[in-house]
Amino acid sequence: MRWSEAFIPTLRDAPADAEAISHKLLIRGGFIRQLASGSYVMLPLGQRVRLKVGEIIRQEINAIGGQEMVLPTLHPAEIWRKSDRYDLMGENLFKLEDRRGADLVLGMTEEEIFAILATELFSYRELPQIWYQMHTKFRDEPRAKAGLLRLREFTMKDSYTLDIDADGLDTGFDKHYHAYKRIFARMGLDAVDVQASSGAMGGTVSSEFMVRSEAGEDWIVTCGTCDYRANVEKATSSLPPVEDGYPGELERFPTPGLRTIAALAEAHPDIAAPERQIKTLVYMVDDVPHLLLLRGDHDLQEQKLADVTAAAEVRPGRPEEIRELLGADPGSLGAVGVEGMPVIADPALQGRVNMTTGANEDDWHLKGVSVPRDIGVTRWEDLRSVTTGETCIVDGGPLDLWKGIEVGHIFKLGTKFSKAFGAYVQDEQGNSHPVIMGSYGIGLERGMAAVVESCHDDNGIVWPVSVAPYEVVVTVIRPDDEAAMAVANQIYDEFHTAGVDVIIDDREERPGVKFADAELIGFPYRVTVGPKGAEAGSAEITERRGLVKYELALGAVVPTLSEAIAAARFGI
RNA sequence: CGGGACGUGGCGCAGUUUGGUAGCGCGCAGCGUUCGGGACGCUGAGGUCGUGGGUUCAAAUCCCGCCGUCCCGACCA
Repeated sequence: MRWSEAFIPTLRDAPADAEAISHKLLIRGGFIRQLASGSYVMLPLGQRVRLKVGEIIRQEINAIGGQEMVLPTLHPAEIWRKSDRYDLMGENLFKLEDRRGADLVLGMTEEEIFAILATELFSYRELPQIWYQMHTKFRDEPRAKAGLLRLREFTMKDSYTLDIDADGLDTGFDKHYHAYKRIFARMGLDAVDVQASSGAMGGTVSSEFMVRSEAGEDWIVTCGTCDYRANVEKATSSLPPVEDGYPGELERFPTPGLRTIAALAEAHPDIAAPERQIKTLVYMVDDVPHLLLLRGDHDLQEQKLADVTAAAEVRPGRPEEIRELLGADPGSLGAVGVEGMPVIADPALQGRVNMTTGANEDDWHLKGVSVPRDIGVTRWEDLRSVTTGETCIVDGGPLDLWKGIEVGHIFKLGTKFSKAFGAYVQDEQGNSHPVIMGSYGIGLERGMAAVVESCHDDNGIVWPVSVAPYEVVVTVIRPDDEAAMAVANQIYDEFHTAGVDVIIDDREERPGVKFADAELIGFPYRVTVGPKGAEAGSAEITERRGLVKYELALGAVVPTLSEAIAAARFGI
């Protein structure tokens, strides 16, 4: 490509309120333009990166036996009703009507359609299968944000494994795990897999691949001394034991105006330190009121609640609902004597005595509460959020809490969709079994953004060779100088012949502009050719990473760089 | 959805408090000089001030509605 003929609208000013660095750099570098909230144009440079990311994924999924197809994005709503996800996905699912008034949805993932295809399988002999596509997904995100990191319309590689038994699923899952490791390594991403909640996808086991970044939206817990790592939605930790003393008598005491854990602890430090309090929350779990009990200094992890209750929606009770149920306002709530409502308690409260909690009467609390004696716990479930300073549940090591970008997610789904759509196969004995599915996703645009988040410096993006829009830019100083231009053209042609992705910057611009643009965009190698070099028979090479410069004889430029690039194409 | 902010040439912004008919930087076009680290001079093009209504002699500016965008909290690739 000749830069003078290309559509590369680099910008020097990005919106001041753009938050993520990748957002700014992708706009400034001329990779993307925004059309609306959560929907972006891929300019030529952006599309080249996206294609390279897609090709890496394609190669690795093909390598584990994946077969690519393309499925429609426009689905009859009926299909989503059949899998029960029409309502479950809630507002995130784009819903529309055609001219005849038929309900349609825009696909946000494709388990349904692949399960329908799986009804064409009849025998265990046809399994296992790995099917995938790379296509547009639509999600009516409550809040699209940070450029490509969270879109309403994006490209996802979604693959699905089909097996007759759990062992087969394990194998398919494992293949994807390793394929994903290779994909992210090839993209230049340092992605680690963590235990995750399956959320609305259903299913049992799931792992997320996370890239450490301040722009990330997830909190990840990792152990410093073992390989325990998990999303906080799933993570747990070990706690130092609390000494309770001898069980005391249950007793009401007045606490006028004390409505928070902290206020109560300050007023009654002897009996109501935060870890001596029982935090009582009212939550609506699919509109059924539940009482949740946590230690006073612990916070609820809502996803855990949703997971253990298998609920589609959990939300805090509204003040008026709470008053009707318990007869008091938040700040004076407790579970002592409450009947007719499920009580889910966090194990950190197990066996605790001499606790303090609300009396379900405004401005009154109870002390001397014994959890086993005074509270009817329906279920014990891990509900609390892990925080800094706690230690690893496996080996007691120190826990690190960090923010990450979720670049991939792999699920063991099970038989939910195959049962819903009637995808059954017969085993050797002739018995019918629902196909066991796994599902595996990577967002291409988010992957691009994650690369930029982790590969940039003050001058711009530093693309890894594997996903760079062009691997080399030949920068011509004084394109009006015939000798320089001739040398540059020759090098450009030789790169082409050598199979290198090359662009020649033949614009009538001053050198400083060209250098700055090349660095902003982030081409891995710059070959600078000017009148002086043309005469001396040499060119200057600049590696984008670290901006390392060196001279090469003209004849050595293409062979040397082609070799370096070929070696770097497959990532680390 | 809750909270905060914003919408003015292609891009980034000022002007709004205190109404008087729109300005700055970058970019763009022409000419000239310059040019191995974001050059300069001269000339010029380009704006229904998001949108609808209201107040007023007069609205970018004040009032109301709507639309859109961003940022902070609950969801996901």
